[in-house]
Amino acid sequence: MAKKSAPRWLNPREMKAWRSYIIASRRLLEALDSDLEGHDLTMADYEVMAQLSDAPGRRMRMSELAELSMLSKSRLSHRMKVMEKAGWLRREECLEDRRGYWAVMTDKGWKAIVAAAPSHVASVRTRFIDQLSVKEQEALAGIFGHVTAELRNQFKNEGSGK
Amino acid sequence: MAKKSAPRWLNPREMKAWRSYIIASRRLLEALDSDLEGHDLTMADYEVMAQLSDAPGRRMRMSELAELSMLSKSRLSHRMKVMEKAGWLRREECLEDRRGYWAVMTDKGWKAIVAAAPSHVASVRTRFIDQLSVKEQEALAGIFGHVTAELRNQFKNEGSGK
DNA sequence: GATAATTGGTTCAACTTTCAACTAAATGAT
DNA sequence: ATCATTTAGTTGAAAGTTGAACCAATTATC
Repeated sequence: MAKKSAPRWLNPREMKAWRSYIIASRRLLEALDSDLEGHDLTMADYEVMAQLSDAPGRRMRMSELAELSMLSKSRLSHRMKVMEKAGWLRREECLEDRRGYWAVMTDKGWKAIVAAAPSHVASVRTRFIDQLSVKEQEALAGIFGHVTAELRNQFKNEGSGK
Repeated sequence: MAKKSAPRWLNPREMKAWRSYIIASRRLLEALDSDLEGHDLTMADYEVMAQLSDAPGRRMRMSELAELSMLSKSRLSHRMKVMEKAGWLRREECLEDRRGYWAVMTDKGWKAIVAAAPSHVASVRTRFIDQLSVKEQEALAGIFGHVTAELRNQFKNEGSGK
């Protein structure tokens, strides 16, 4: 990552793209989070709940849940504790692999996510998606799909070489 | 924000736009942050330093700095304490308004940001900007400029009417 | 000019996140 | 079988963040 050559600063167009992106993103995430407050959820917790509610039997192994929600194992573990206390989830020993646990959504948790989802989707729409034309939605998916792929690729190469 | 009508779920195109955007964004920010580790900076601290280094005399009032870096006053106050301890910044009483303080960048801080900037810009490029065509950069700026404007607008209206 | 309201900024306590250390089970190699 | 490695997940302490309460100075109001 360290470069010796003269730094190529961002030109005005690039700078504008970059700045509008981060500024809007921070504001947007902030707004979405605050829209969720009424349901006692953060975006991160919502993501965990949403992933789990999609899983067969509304249960998933901790590791997989962490992976899909893009949380570290440690962080998920801590969040689980609080969501468990709230009665939304419960942990169950895994018989096939006795090191492991299942994260299981409770009835109460299901009700909570079902109650939160419509308003969350509405806020994603009004704050973001509905602001975009179909073309823009497609452009966005293209851009960020590509960015993710490239990040994965870069990460792979950084791991070994250099 | 609470909706009574049947929720309009995201259709596949919308969902793809939304998901690729948040997933890529998380990964991207994560990568950029980790690229900065070598310089003992987070993106947030970098932003503070960058704003300050752009200000006339490399000094700025705390409130303005908080505003521009999109941090709460409280958070900036805490970060200042650690950056001050690192010797990058210093606080100076404000004579014109004796409640206030100036955040002033030290020489050491200037050196630190000058050292960090090229590698940060390089990583913004390779991880993001250079992945985009000119058209895409323009599309991005358009989209997110619009999103910010609309957020501001929504926020204004939410403030008063229900 | 007294006092009420606002503004600039910090602090404390609660909460969240990170990171490294750890336990225990599973897998693999000899 | 034995020992080393890896994998699943938790824990505890340190660091970071939030939000409300706070102090002091400034501005506005009467």
